[in-house]
Amino acid sequence: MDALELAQRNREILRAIINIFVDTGEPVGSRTLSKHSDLALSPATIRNIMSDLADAGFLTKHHISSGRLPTDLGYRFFVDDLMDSHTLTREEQESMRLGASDQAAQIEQVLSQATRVLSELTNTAGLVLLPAGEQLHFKHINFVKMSEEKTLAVIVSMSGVVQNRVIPMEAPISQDELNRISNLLNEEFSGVALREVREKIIQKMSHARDNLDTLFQLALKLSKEALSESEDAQESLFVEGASRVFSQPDFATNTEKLQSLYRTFEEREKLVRLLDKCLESSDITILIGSENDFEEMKDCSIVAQRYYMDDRPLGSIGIIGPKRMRYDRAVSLVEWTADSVSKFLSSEKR
Amino acid sequence: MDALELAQRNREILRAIINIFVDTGEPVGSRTLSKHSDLALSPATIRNIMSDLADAGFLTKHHISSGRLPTDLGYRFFVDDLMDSHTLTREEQESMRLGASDQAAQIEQVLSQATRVLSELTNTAGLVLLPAGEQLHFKHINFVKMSEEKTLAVIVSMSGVVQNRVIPMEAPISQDELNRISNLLNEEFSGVALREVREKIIQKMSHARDNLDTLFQLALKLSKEALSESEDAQESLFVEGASRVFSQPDFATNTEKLQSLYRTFEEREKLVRLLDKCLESSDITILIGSENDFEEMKDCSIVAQRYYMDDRPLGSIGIIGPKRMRYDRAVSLVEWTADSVSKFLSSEKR
DNA sequence: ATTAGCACTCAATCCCCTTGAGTGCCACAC
DNA sequence: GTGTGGCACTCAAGGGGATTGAGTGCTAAT
Repeated sequence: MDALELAQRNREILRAIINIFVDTGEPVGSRTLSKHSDLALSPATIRNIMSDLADAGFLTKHHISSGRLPTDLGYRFFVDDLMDSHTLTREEQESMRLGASDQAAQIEQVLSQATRVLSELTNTAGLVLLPAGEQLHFKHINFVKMSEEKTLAVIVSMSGVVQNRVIPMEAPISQDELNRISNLLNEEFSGVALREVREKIIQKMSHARDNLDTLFQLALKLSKEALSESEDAQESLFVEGASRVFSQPDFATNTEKLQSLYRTFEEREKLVRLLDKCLESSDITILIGSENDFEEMKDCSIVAQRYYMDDRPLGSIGIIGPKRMRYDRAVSLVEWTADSVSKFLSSEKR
Repeated sequence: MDALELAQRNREILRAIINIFVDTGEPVGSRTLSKHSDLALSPATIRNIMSDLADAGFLTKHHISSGRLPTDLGYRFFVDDLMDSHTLTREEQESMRLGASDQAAQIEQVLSQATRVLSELTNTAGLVLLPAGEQLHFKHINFVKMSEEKTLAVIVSMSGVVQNRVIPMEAPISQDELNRISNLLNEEFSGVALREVREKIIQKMSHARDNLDTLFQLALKLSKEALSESEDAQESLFVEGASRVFSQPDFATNTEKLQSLYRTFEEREKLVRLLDKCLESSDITILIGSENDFEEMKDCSIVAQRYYMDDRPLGSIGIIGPKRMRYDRAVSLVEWTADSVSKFLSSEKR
């Protein structure tokens, strides 16, 4: 039998099992289900249906005489076809209200604040990928002379993200000259995507051999260094409320899983990769269990969504929690949060 | 009997017990000790001495018929009076060699790198408090106009730390004017402690009522906003390798302690406070168990030391691990690290 | 098709026993 | 009186049933 053709009654049973399991964390037996659900079916009948659902790959069990629990596929079918959409309560909507009070917030503060609330409301870990690399657009650059050998480049992007980089200097240069270089670049590149700026600089450098303006040449050289892709992208991820995941009964009991899980959280690299993936699609991304390709996180699910500034995707925001989670709430809350953040970030133009 | 008067033999026994316990994690019994130590004493004799040491408050036991283990006081006496100083191996010294290769490193990278190595070598969590607040000295400020209502202030300190802040604007202003303001301030305040800059600004503002140069007044106003003490000091702490602490047998078995411990690590606030405390003394600071005043960390010890740039203390660097740790190694490694970092940061002046 | 009944499975829990490492105290030897 | 051997006692940990309870799968009856 194909998934999509599941008889209505079977679908009801699958939904009921998942709802109960998500609620209690205990495998669901036929007798329990017969009592707790409003389907008037005997345990024996339910057993037969459960057996069918297990054959179809939606259910599994811990051991031969235990109750049933959903497989990754089961959750997937649930999320795609069975789940009711959750309407947020007024309270939930209120908690996400982004400080119209402190309009003066930096983008990092806005995002980490939103993520913290998201983590609280879902009782999972909140994640946010800050704008970086491809997403950044040039706003302003500034060079500060730290010593004879070192200059600090400070790059401000349109989104308000500030990056800085130390550049080793071959020849001494005055702060005055650095200022003039800054001005040159700021006029030239305002609003252009960083990637394009890099390309243009390389272009100009190859054309500028015969250009006698050495200051301009130096400007290009400095900015090339300043804007080179940084390898340490891990800095661009915030994780809030990770302890909420660790204290979920799904993990707290199993020391081994716990260990590898918070090592993964600490490294961040894999989390960055997952959120990066979520950045590719404009739809909300749901990764259930092994759908993310990392063994250590096969008991976790991720729900994430892009956020925007003026219709340009900047990064993604979402949650990671145990596979056994309220997907309906998670989806609604993540969508709502991404939406709120996007609106806040785009509000300047009003 | 007073601690300082402990008979030589008793001191030997205490030292042996602590060394064995630190090594194995198991309470030490009289029979074990009699065999494993080179003191030719019968278990019965050792039992008597142990009993004395327990009366003096240096030893305790888990239950009435278990072996002995050191109390906080026991560790304290050990650290103060009994511990041999550990000489670092060449390897250990090598691993801390700070990238002469990338002289172009930002201060944050240098510190987090050093802390990571420290964490690896001690198998505890590495901590570092970045320069902030009191420790910062003005190098450069720069204002970037983000929109009509918002200006971004970027402050670079002498130590290379970059801070930024959004300032809500009442009246529109051009980027050109902002640049002139930046120049004004940079000439005025180069090298001055941020605290003093704040004071001077307030002074000048009160005197400048009758000054007709409105640009200068605006400059003062903007910089006052930009330099105001930020409340979120937690950003100035790096923690590296926290999972090493969580996986220590001392914690990994006890889920409750584990939970509260990583909640504490996540909050960071208490860690900041402890490291701030270490910043007060020029000596290395060792806090054993309840000596730090936080209940959640009563099974942890902290070893930390200040680091300097040109003889000015900037922040502190150290480790946090289980009380049961190799204090001799920890002390040597922290001292060595703080020293290496200080030398690196001060090297520019050569 | 649905259900009742029955045999079977398995994790969890409790109880009981044993083991072994350890203590404290007392009496004896040097 | 200082050190030691001996002895009774304690307690955590671990192993071996026995019991319980939630659950399944299968078969026969409705």
